[in-house]
Amino acid sequence: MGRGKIEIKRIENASNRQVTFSKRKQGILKKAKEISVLCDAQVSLILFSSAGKLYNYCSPSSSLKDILTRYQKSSGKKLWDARHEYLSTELDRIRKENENMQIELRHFMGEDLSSLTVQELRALEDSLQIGFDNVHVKQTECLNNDIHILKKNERILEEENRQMKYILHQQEQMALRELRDIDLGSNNKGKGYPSQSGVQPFGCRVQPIQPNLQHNK
Amino acid sequence: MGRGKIEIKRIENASNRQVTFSKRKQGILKKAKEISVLCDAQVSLILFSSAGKLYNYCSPSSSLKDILTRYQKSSGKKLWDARHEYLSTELDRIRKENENMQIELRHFMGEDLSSLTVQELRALEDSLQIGFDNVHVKQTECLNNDIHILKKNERILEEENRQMKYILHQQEQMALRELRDIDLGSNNKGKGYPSQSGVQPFGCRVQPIQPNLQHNK
DNA sequence: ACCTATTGATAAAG
DNA sequence: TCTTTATCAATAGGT
Repeated sequence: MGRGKIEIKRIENASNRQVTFSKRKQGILKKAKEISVLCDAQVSLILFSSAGKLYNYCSPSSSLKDILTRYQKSSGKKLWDARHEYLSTELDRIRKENENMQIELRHFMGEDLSSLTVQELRALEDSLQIGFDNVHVKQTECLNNDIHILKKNERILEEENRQMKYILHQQEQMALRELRDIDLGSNNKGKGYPSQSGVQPFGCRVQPIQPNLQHNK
Repeated sequence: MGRGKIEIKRIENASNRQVTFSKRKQGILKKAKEISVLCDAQVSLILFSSAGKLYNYCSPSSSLKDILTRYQKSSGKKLWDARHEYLSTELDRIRKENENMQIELRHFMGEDLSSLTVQELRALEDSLQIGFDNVHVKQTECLNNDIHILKKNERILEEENRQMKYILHQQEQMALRELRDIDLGSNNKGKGYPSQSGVQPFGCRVQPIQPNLQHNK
């Protein structure tokens, strides 16, 4: 239908091909609409031009998804179900695995043991024994470490204590001497003591916080 | 195109509608083929007649699935990806759950304990203790049951033994008497013993298999 | 995009 | 459903 018939084979001239696509695309879209309206048919038409541009038509009051769902049911062919199947299978597999692990966990907690044979019970008992022992060893390790830290802190605090006692003793001595001097005569004021080489009453040399103390987590 | 043009609206006469569908279906399928060949286009056409019958065309060297995948990419619309996403998410969630349970199981077996705090170790130890105790109780129960069955079987076998001894003793006595009679005179044959009230040599009264024996699983 | 000669599609009837 | 045929629609090639 045109100025001479054409052979139905790929149009080599790209420009002509594009023009023909454009015309026929319009035509086929119109036909799709017409058949869907005239004949009350569900229609889906998807076109990709050789340039990769997308055109599509879908009969009114139905989505492409609906049509494709219907297509799958009607043809028995799988479009997206194939991909879904893998995921579904995998999901089922892992769910089952999950369930088994839950049962195993319950067994480890000493629940639901009725289904086990004597052999299985014995194996479970052994496993629990080993687990308990391992945990206990680890636990002991941790506690030993804690004790080690506590002892170290104790030593540090003791040393600190000793220093503070010494300082307090010195301050006490100083205070006594001062009192005695005041009692001897209150007239020799103005001649103060030479600075007591770093020992000040309630001075700042003893840090209130010991930064060397360790703490366990 | 026909003996008079028609309005593009639903054909009310069902028979006419069916005929028109048939003709136009042929036409549109031809058009779809032509445009795909002439213009090197990817085409998918799906038709459902009002009677629900499916017809479809898909351009050569590509499947409907391919075209739909391309459609999704090109249009950004989701056909199956929505469900796909749900399954993927669910799969991820369950995989994570799985992993956690595996870690928990390893903890119960006393492995990979380094990541645990002292508190967690203590809780785990308690849990293992409880589990162990429960399993042990169950185990003991089973063993007691086994012992019970064994004792019962023992009693049955002892009883059986007693019976057999008695029978053997009787048979021995009988054989001795017979020997004595033969020694006294071998002429009084023909006058046999009156039937020995059910005690026959190697008779069938002692059942070889004791059906009352029980066996543990 | 538009034009138009020509082919193609199809409505109605058999 | 298939064929026929008159008629309308689509479109190839040119502008």
